[in-house]
Amino acid sequence: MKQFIKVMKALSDPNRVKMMKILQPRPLCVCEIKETLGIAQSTASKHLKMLEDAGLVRSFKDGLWVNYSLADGSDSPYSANMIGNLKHWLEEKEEIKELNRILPGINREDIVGK
Amino acid sequence: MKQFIKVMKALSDPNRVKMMKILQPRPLCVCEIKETLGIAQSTASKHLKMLEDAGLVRSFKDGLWVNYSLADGSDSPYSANMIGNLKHWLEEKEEIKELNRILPGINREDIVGK
DNA sequence: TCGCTACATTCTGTTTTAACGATATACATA
DNA sequence: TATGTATATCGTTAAAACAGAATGTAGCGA
Repeated sequence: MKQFIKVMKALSDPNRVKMMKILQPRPLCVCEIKETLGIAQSTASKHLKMLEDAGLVRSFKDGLWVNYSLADGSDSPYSANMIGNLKHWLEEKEEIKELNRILPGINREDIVGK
Repeated sequence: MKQFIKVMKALSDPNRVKMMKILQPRPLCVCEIKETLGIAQSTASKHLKMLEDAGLVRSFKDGLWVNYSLADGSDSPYSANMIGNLKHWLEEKEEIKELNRILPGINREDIVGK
C-alpha cells in the first residue's frame, strides 16, 4: 500500500507530471529540466528525488551532470502502469504541447547561471 | 491535466484508497464506510466527495441513506484505468485483507451513534 | 591545489491537506 | 408539526507539501 501511495503522490503535482512528459523523448539533466519548467534548481532536484523514490524515473551520473530518464517500471506494477500510460496520456494538452515546443531549444550547454 | 491531477490526488490518501477497495464487493452508505475504516463521519463524507469529484465513485440516495459505489470510469481515461486496476491491485496487502475480514460484519442497521 | 560547475540538501515562509467536533440540511415517521 | 437519523458543511488545529534562497558536496579543468 505504501508503495502505491508513493506513486500516486508523486504524480499528484503538476511539475512532476510535466517532468514525466518531457523525459519521454530523451534523458535530461537537472538544469535542462528546471529550465524547461521555469522553476528553481532546488525545486527541480527535490521533485526528481520524489519521482525516483516512487520508481518512476532513474538517474545516472555523467561527469558533472546527472541525467534523469524514465524508469523501466520494474519497481512495482503501479509505477509500470503509470509510466506506460503517461506515454500517451496528456499528449494533446496545451500545457504539455507547449513544453514539447520549447524542449528542442533547450540545451545543457546553453544554460547560464546555476 | 487538471483532471489527471485530481485522480492522482484522490488516490494518494490511504483512507480514500481503502474506500475504493471496500466498495468493490458492493455499494456502501457513509456510515458503513466510516465504521469500517474507523474514522469520523465528517471525515468519511469529505473523502467520498473528493473521490466523486475525481470520477472514481458515484452516489445515489436511498431515502435517508446515501449509497456510494465505484464509478464506471466514463468520466476520464484516468479514472477508468485506476478503477480497473484497483480491482486487482492491493488485494493481498494485509491492510486490505483486514478490511475484507471485518466488512461482512458491517451492517447499516447495526450502527449506533452518528 | 584552486576555482568553477552541476546537483543535493537545508532553512524558512506559505499554502494545502487531514482530522475531528459542531452545526446545518434533508428526509423519514410518529 | 415535531422528532430523530443519515449525511453534508463549517470551523479549527496540526501536519505535510511546495517554493526559492542559501549552503554543502562532488567532480572536472587550469
